[in-house]
Amino acid sequence: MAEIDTRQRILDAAELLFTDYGFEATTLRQITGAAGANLAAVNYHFGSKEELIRELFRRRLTWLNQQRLQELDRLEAEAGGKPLKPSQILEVFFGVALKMAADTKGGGRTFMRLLGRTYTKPSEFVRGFLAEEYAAVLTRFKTALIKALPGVPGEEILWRFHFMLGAMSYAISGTDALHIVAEDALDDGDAEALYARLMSFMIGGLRAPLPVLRTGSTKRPRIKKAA
Amino acid sequence: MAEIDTRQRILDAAELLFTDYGFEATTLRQITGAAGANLAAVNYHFGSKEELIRELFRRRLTWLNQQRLQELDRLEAEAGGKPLKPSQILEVFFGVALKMAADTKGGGRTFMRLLGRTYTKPSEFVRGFLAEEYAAVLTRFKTALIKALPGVPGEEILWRFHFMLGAMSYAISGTDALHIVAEDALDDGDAEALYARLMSFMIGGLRAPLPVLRTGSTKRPRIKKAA
DNA sequence: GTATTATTCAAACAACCGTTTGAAACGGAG
DNA sequence: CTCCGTTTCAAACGGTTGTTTGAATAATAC
Repeated sequence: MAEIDTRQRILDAAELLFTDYGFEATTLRQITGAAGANLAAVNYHFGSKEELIRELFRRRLTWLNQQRLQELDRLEAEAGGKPLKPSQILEVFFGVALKMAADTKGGGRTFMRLLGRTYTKPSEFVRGFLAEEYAAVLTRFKTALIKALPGVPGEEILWRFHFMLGAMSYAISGTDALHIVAEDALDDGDAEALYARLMSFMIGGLRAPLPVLRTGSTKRPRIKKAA
Repeated sequence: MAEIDTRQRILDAAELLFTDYGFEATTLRQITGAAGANLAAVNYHFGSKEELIRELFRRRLTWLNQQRLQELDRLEAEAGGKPLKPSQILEVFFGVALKMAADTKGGGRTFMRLLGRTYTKPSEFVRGFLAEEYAAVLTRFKTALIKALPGVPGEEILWRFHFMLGAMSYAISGTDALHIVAEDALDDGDAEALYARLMSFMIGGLRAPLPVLRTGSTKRPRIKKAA
């Protein structure tokens, strides 16, 4: 190789720029410029801008989700068939993510901010392999949660899990919104405090009394129109 | 006017396209095409693409926040000095938003999805007037919440409010993430059920036991280095 | 009616986008 | 050293972007 790991430098630069300006607004000239590489380097090493984005997600996501599965495995092995505490499950799923988000040096923080933003608007071609990467992890954690909360309907658990994803996303990537809310009165640098705060909020939400939904029926409640 | 309200048709079309493809990826040719207007119409009526976006937010946000302030005024007047229940405050703030999000016909739903996505990545020039539009509302609701929860530190309330914004954002605009989580097992069409679910989750989170933060001190705990 | 203003339209503008090309520079193997 | 595959580089490609222009058309005032 002529330069030490041009690929890596491009990925790092792209990660930073994508988080700040988004996928479409960031140009290959910005990326290669920041990486100290030639414009053609992206197409040479990755083939296209789209595949650069894919590779960017892949290198972090696979590690993240493997870590989650591994810790859940260990936890379930220790419990030996008994259902886990809901807080344990959440601590694994969100703890791993927040630990990655706390890594300011290695770029983990940058990536998690990017990831949180991407959830809300997957650019069509991203959605596909994003669902693919998450499929295994999500089914595992869903079933674990349902098993841990025998009294709660599965539908309700999924909704609350979804809300938690939103809370985490804002906790990590929503610093802009945070500064609007708090006018710089809050310190978002302390990762451990953030973890403690988010976790107690989530568990509170998960264990909240079930909502009273409009009676009638749960599915297609209307009386069939006379023929 | 030659055509009835070209401005309005452009705003409506832009709202839809921006939510689907984002600000940068949506072109003026798409917008004017969908609106049945000439390409130059945007620059004629709004001056530039940026000002179109600004106007798009303005027309919905001012109404939304006025509504929130109005309902909070009424509530506080009824209470006559006594602190409100936290749930009442949340019901106003998020209830108004979800009511708007339930409006499928008038485009309210589209806008709220757009708004939720914009929070996480304000495009620099949007951040300014977004903070401006929200300043008055947020201080009012923050002080109301702090007053309603005398035992809880203000800092903690702000964090939880921030988490709630994330949960709401995902509840409204994160349908893509939802389908990844649930694989189409959930029905996100029932606005009233969503409101009930989200509200009980939030109140559970708000009332959760306070997190135990690392002892030492809250601000700059390090021992000063010897000189 | 004419005069005046507001709006629409087709066409063109310079600037920038992602991608391709072919030659130059580099690396290690024989 | 020569050879050969890998990587870098400057330059150009066709296509698309937001914006501007000046003439045509519609609406309003007098």
